Amino acid sequence: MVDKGLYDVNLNFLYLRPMLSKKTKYGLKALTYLASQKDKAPVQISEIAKCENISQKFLESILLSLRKSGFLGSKKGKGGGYYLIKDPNEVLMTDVMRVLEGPISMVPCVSLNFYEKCADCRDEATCSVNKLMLKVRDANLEVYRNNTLADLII
Amino acid sequence: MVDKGLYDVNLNFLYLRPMLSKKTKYGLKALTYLASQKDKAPVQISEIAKCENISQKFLESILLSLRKSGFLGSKKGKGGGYYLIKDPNEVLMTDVMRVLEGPISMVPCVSLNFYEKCADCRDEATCSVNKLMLKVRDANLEVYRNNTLADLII
DNA sequence: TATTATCCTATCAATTTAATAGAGTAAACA
DNA sequence: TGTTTACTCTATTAAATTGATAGGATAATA
Repeated sequence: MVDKGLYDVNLNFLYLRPMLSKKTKYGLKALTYLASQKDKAPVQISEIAKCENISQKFLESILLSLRKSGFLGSKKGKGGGYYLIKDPNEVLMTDVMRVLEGPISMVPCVSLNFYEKCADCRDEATCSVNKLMLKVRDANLEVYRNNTLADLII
Repeated sequence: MVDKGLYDVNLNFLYLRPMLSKKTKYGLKALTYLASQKDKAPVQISEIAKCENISQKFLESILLSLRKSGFLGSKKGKGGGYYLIKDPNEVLMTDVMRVLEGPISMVPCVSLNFYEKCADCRDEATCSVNKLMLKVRDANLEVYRNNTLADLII
């Protein structure tokens, strides 16, 4: 059953605000593409870009950052490309999301890895936003911790 | 136990990207402030702004949108202000978040209320992003459905 | 040595956010 | 009736971010 919104208004966006960045979206697709390969042979950026409908130049920078953060290996020259370093079963979504999208928490004051006090908040202990976002963080963490790259295939 | 990030990099942000907008943050604080009042007498924007450390002009526009979406009532002139229309127990976070922050889903292709096909996706059924974001949506929905404004107080 | 494909830096337009300014409107009250 | 109060509305703004593109440097292969 659909939980229909009670109020109209908010005509100002019709999904003008996709909260997941294209960077993350493309990164996830690329990782999945590599995880779906039969062997571990390097795959060229151009192949991934074409098959997944991604701007090649943009994808270049994303794969580069995935390599620098330890998810991918690369090989230059002919026959080169990118390949997964670990088994898809061992690639946790928590780690992938933190590298691609950034902190999992929606506010710094509930972040495990990137904690910061909110500059404008008087008291964290009685802050309603803190209270709600803590629950949201835990719910998201639960999902990301229980999903690996292997779970995204097919 | 803290789930420490395995990889460094991503030096480029130290929470430069708080995913929760200030609009939502301020809106939640204002709603909580009103819900904490003893009686249902109107509270002035200026009082909320001062007590919650919020830019008054910005708060004006937020409260206005909360009124237009049916959460608040208002009264002009002396002794005027904003007041909650419903009992805090009946104000679901799903509804509040949709008005303040927008769709709960991180991608349009998994949105209940704002569904849209992703322009760049070939096949939703086999899309890894769709698969993951569906789980994330459900987890978030679970939190927002099980929390009312009353749950945010103290 | 020529070719291939990753690596790196720089730039760009478009969008969004958060904040501010200022005038308009309606209610209360003396 | 007229003044004060406080919400209502429109417009503008700076700053930041996103997504995309260009061009050349580097390294590996044949």
